[in-house]
Amino acid sequence: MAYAAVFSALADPTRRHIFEALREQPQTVGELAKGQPVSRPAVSQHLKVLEAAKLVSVEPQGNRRLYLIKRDGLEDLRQYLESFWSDALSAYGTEIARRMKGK
Amino acid sequence: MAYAAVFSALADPTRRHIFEALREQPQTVGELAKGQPVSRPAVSQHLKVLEAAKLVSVEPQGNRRLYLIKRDGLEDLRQYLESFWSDALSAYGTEIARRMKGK
DNA sequence: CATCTTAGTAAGCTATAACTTACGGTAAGT
DNA sequence: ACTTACCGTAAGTTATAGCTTACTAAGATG
Repeated sequence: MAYAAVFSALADPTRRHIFEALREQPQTVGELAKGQPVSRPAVSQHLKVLEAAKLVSVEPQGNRRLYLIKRDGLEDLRQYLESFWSDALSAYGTEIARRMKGK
Repeated sequence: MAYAAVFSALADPTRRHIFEALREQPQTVGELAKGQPVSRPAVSQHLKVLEAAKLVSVEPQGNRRLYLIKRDGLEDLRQYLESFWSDALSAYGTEIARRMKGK
């Protein structure tokens, strides 16, 4: 059920922006905040959520904290997606639909 | 940006349950409501969101409305995921991280 | 060692997502 | 035709997600 955290983490636009910014390169909290229309504490809180969803990780460097993308969360999501992706599933669904319509 | 709607649609647990219930077989609103701990109108509202995210579609049948899974939304999500999935991206990220650590 | 930077946490505010009950409207059954 | 079944929409309530400012702490810098 790890994908649940990923869904709600990436459901927020600001959080997606932060996540996508980290895609370019690892960044500190301050750097990330400059690229977003919200305050630095807000970014901190968002990063906490992203971290819990295993979408980012931190590397403390003295004073600063460098955040970088982590793929674990995406992998959880991909696995969930995959389970919906069999042709058999789709075929079964439409078949039932056809029968219920009485055709 | 269609994936945005998919993220927020599937971020809600009840909505995921409904979606996963439809995975088994197409169902009417009433049938879906019986399987969920919320009222029937609530299910209706959830279905509206799922439909907007292109995750389900409807087939009206006289009195009732048969909902069934639609893959378009999942496809949008899969495409978004894929863009994060290149090895080059990951490699670049860790490289920068290493340099910033001064190693 | 004083202060300036960096960032997490606390507390409080506000918009809204998710729910409820009530209602209206269309199709089916008698 | 009348009643029953099915479902969407409206209106109103409530919990909470996301934001802010203020505070605290720890490392850099002079």
